[in-house]
Amino acid sequence: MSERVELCQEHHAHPEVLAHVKLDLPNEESLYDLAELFKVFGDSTRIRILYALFESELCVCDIAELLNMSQSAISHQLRVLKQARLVRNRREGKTIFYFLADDHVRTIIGQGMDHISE
Amino acid sequence: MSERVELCQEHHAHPEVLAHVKLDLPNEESLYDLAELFKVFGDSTRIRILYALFESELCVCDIAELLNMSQSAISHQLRVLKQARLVRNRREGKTIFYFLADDHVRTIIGQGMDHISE
DNA sequence: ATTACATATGAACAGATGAGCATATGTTTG
DNA sequence: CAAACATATGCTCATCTGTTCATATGTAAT
Repeated sequence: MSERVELCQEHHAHPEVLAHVKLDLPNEESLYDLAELFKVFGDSTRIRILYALFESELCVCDIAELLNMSQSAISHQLRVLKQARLVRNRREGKTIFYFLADDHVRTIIGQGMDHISE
Repeated sequence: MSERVELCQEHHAHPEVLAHVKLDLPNEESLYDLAELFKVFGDSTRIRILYALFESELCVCDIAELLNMSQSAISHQLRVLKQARLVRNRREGKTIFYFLADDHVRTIIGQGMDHISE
């Protein structure tokens, strides 16, 4: 947290480039939110849930069975996904159906897949 | 890890939908790799490094100064970014310049930004 | 109202993760 | 070769995260 000065003896990027880069950095809050968003994608259970919802809305117990995990574990993760506004849900009697909130989810995951498959 | 059967008394999605969803899930390895990739984006230090590299290649000490962090911390994170093949580097004498590996980085971060700004 | 079912939630615990510190490696200059 | 500089890396620790277990909430049927 202390001010850091002159880490390099001499700068390697031109000072005006450094100044420009500094100006173009989004504000701290956006950067934090962005990292928080990607953190949500950074778990294979949640990725699997999202993929499952690509096809169709599903209730909690169907997701649990599909992924061979406990109802509780899935419920906890759905909560995270919902807080990140990646999924939404609707109630139908005792059952609660979850579905993708919007198309950014598909796009982001798609780009990720592109990257890992070179 | 035990086989889980009939979590729901009755299924709420039609069985053929469930079967279809199951078939369309990517294999375990891809899902794992994808989560690993997003995990890398899920840290604000790394996001800030990537943003800095949007503009221009930079050496380690310039990044450290720009983000007001220690050389060690930056070096550790650059290692993570490099392993995920999001950045590459080149040596020029004592200095090592890091730059974005490809354009997926920009696209993925861009989509993330779109999402958080509604 | 009581029971059964679907989902949510709080506490706890094991494993992962990021930063700091000290130090090692690699490169250039004298 | 020695000294200085730029970067990398091993270790440690505090913190965060995901799952399990037990239990609570909400809904429908009898």
